[in-house]
Amino acid sequence: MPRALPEPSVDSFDLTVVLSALAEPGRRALMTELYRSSEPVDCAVIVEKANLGLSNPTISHHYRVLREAGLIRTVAEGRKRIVKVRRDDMEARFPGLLNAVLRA
Amino acid sequence: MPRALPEPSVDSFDLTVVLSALAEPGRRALMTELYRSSEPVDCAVIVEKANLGLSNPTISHHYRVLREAGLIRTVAEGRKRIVKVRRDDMEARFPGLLNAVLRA
DNA sequence: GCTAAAGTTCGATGTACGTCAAACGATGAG
DNA sequence: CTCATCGTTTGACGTACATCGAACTTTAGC
Repeated sequence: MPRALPEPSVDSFDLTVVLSALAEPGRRALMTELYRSSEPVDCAVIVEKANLGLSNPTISHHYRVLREAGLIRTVAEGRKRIVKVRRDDMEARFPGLLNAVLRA
Repeated sequence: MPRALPEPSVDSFDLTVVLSALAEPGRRALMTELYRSSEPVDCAVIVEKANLGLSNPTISHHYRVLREAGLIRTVAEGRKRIVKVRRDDMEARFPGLLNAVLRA
């Protein structure tokens, strides 16, 4: 049974938190990969593609930071985590930001 | 005799450095004020407008970080510092970024 | 039920960073 | 030449954060 992990509402998005999350190279690499597919993806696949040399705890930490910033939505399905970028929400609150940061 | 303080070339702009600089609320407040006038401005005026409750060393530190990130150009004129946003350079390297972050 | 697999949480560690007081230039005014 | 002014640099301090190993949680497969 899929359950969505807690995430902030669009109203409570904080630019400082968002920029801090995106400032970290590893997290930005994850976001860049995620940004390519607007469909939900297995987070492990993204980790594979991003090819960072980081441990599992660190990856988990980064995903949490991204989620708590409102940048991604994470759904737990079985043992896996399905992630996707909250494009519309981010666009509603900070128009053009994701595009500017993650290229396009 | 006005002398420009050292600053990075457009080629060497680093997105991590830029985002880290913009992530800090105080620095972003300075940038937001600076962004309103495309003309060079006395940095003390900006500090006044931004109305942060920070000491002079801290303000000086923040201006340095912004300058070394390539976000602003600082020119020393006498005892004063004249600052302006490097709009075109930033736009050339990270199109839409400043607008997205600093509103418009 | 076991056991392996996928992530998370906890604890510890080292580093980066925002902040200020004090001391230090550098410059304009008298 | 002083002296006050504007800003920077230095040193110190506390906090935040990226990172990992180890232990834990949850789930799929048998």
